[in-house]
Amino acid sequence: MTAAPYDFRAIESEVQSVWVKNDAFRAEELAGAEKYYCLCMLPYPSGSLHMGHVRNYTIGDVLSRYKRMQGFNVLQPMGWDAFGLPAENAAIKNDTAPAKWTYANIEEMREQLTSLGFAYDWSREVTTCRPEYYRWEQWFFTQLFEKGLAYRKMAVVNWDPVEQTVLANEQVDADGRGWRSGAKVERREIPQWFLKITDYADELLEELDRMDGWPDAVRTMQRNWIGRSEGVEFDFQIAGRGDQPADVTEDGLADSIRVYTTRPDTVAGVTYMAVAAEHPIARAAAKYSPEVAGFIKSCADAGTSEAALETLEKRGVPLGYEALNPVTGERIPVWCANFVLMSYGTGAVMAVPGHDQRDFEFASKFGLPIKQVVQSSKSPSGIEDGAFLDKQDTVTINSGAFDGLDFPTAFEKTAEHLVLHANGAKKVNYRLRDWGISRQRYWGCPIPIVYDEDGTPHAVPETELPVKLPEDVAYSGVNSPIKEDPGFYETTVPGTGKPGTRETDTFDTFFESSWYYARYCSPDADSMLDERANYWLPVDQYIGGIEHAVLHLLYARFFHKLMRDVGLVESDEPFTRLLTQGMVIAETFYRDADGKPEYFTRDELELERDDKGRISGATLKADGKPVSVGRIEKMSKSKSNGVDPLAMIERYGADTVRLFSMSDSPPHQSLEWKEGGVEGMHRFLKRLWREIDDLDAADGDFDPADLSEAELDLRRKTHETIAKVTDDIERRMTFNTAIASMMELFNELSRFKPQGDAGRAVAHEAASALVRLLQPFVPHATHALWEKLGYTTALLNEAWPEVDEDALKRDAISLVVQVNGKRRAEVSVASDASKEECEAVALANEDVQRHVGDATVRKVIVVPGRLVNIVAN
RNA sequence: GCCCGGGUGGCGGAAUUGGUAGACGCAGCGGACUUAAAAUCCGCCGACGAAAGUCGUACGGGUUCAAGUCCCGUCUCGGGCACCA
Repeated sequence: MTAAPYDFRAIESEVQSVWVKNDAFRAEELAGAEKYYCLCMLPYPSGSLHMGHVRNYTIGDVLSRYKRMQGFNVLQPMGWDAFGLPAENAAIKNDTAPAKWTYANIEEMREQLTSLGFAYDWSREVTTCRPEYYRWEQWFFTQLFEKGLAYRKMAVVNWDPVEQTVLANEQVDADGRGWRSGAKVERREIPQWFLKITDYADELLEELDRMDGWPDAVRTMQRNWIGRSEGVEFDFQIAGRGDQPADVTEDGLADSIRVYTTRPDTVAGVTYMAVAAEHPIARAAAKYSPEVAGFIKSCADAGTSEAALETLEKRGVPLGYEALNPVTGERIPVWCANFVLMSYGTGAVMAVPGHDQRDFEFASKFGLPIKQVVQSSKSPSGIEDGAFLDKQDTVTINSGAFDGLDFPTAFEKTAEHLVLHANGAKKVNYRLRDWGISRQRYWGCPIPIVYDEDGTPHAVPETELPVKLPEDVAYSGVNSPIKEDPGFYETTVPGTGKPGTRETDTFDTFFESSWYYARYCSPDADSMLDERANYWLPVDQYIGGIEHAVLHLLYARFFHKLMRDVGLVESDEPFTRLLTQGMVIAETFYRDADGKPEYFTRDELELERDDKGRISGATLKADGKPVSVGRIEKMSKSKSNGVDPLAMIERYGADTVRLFSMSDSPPHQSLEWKEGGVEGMHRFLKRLWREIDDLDAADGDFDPADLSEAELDLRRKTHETIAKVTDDIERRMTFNTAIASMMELFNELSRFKPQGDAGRAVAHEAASALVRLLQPFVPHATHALWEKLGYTTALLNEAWPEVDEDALKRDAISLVVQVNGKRRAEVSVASDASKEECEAVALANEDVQRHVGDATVRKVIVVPGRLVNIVAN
């Protein structure tokens, strides 16, 4: 008998056409059925699917198909995060309009997703660059504007002085130079739109405690990002410039500098102050001092990213002003420093070099005094080697009236003093800043605002929405085409008919991705959302990259609360469970070319391996000369280490690609793409195909009491596997271990030689369970195998297999026996043996006796079902 | 710089609540089949040791009858840091 070979191409295309014919994945709002909304982060349509997408979407598809077999009414939609910078870059490079490029990419990528067999309801597809989609976020923005939750203020951007344009952080290289011009970027302030996410800071923070379906790491990151702190805001009086009294009127200044601190207990240790370059007092000082003026100017040459600012060499200059320490009354110098930012807090900080490491380093560098005011109450020590940061078991010193106090008392007493004598107030602060949503780019959703002649903003009324982004554009340079198009920006002020100017900035693309999950519920609604949103929401399972742990996932949570507060949704949170998957990585190969690495793809190389099979070297096929073996890194075009999913599907089939992407690592860890591993999974599917074809199995009844030892063993393995795979998918989401245990069952099934009707029935039970367990991972091949097993139903609608508890029972179990914690023997005991019986059997074992020898048994620990540890000396 | 995560055989990883370290797969080695190769099948596979056994989860300490798992410190790799998405 020759089995039909595993022809994955024919199988996959046939099974996919059955799904299309039956419209198998359309989701409807069914009363009575429990809903399950499974969502993967939507892709940016870059042109082709990469392995990161394959991994992400396979996870979602496995969960969707699993839940469907569990009887849930499943929604799994897909769409396109279609606005963004890459389309503009491609447009400038290739001289095509971003819209055309984007729509072509979407067509291509939709086809690629289909070829992987993902169970999407394409009737709900959302494309964020379509006016049908973005008109609703424009409408929503106008609602926020009316409520005062959207407002305009000055904010810092990267300015390229050569290109005369704003740059994204990504477009600024490590040296602070613009990527196209190579010119040093400058910080510049322009007016921009913001959403008041800080109004929701407390709710966003508190809710995190209850979100137990989210990974702890993500919740911790969000907590730290929001950064709630309790402290005191108060004033330092300006004493004057050097010996001179403050001439407040001449300098046009307030007579004080306001600061915020979480450590009022250390105010006595404040030995200087530092203000931002943009602070009014710094500007005033610049009038007297060319040095200060020069310093302020130099502070503008820096990027705007936090990493860039924090790693900057700490520089500063004294302003000549002095301030009065409100606790000690001492005169302390006021400096201007490049690490203080006007946009954070009050734009000024009090410096406590004794108890803050950054202040300590700055003071050491510039010879400023360092004063200790807190010390350990257990082992007091000095601060010669660095700041003393502890707050527990401490006592205040050198603090006059506030000496001898622990942290909470010192905090309270000093705070009281500051409230009374320094215009102080206790204050809760957040690290979280309001969300800046303006982008000076073309390929985004236009902000629906018109400015009148005074520059006052007016929201575009609902009847005039959407404000359409012109799609047929040409670039004259790098600047946004709508900023140079009077046909776009010349308009009239709503309601007045007077001439007005349209806003030419567009929304941050996180704006679109903050509510798309809700639009999938009612994609054709003639309003932002309709009642269907409350049927499906919240999303039961959200899946995407860990890189979105803070920004996207926080903005989406914020947006959901905004939508709730205008009555669009009822739930408080958008995503009940979250799975953050790791990156897909691969080896890199490079040569040094003028100090910069030049990367090569694997196909261009001949690899050498050592006797253990490790890659020991590589040569370029083209010239036969060696190439360096680099690190294993995230797949990317720039490192030439990407593996094309389509090529893999062509060679091995979608089922193999899906199976490998789930088998080799747990989903939250990075996955190394290895062709050998892919071949292993392909081999497994071929064996499975052949084995089930050859299997001497038949559906039928058997009496468990009459089964042989081998038959009982296979049944136990079958049901243990059902239990394990179910738990691995449902609770642990460790798909790699689920696959490993299915392979174990398969190995046992292929060793099993059925004898008689009962044997054939037990084999059939195992095969039937295995095919159903595999369906979420390998939906095409299992669809066909299900028919081979004699069923006429569609596998994807079958019920998930259930565990037969009776099949799991066993008579005897083995116990490991340790002597003083070292494994010495293994003994067999009845599965219901008591602790005493286990102990007796263990002590009677001769290997155990030999190791105990003459020693006295002090203690015996019995861990039921696992081991016995005998402590003897 | 700050926040978060990781580090286990030749490799990816398993060990779920502190209880047998190395499941499953890859690579490698040996064998069967074959004119031969591929494919397939069977076996071996952490280190040292003749064996008994000893050692072994990045490194240094600690807690415990028992530590890959918990605690303290260090090194190192990765993710994020607000205009990449």
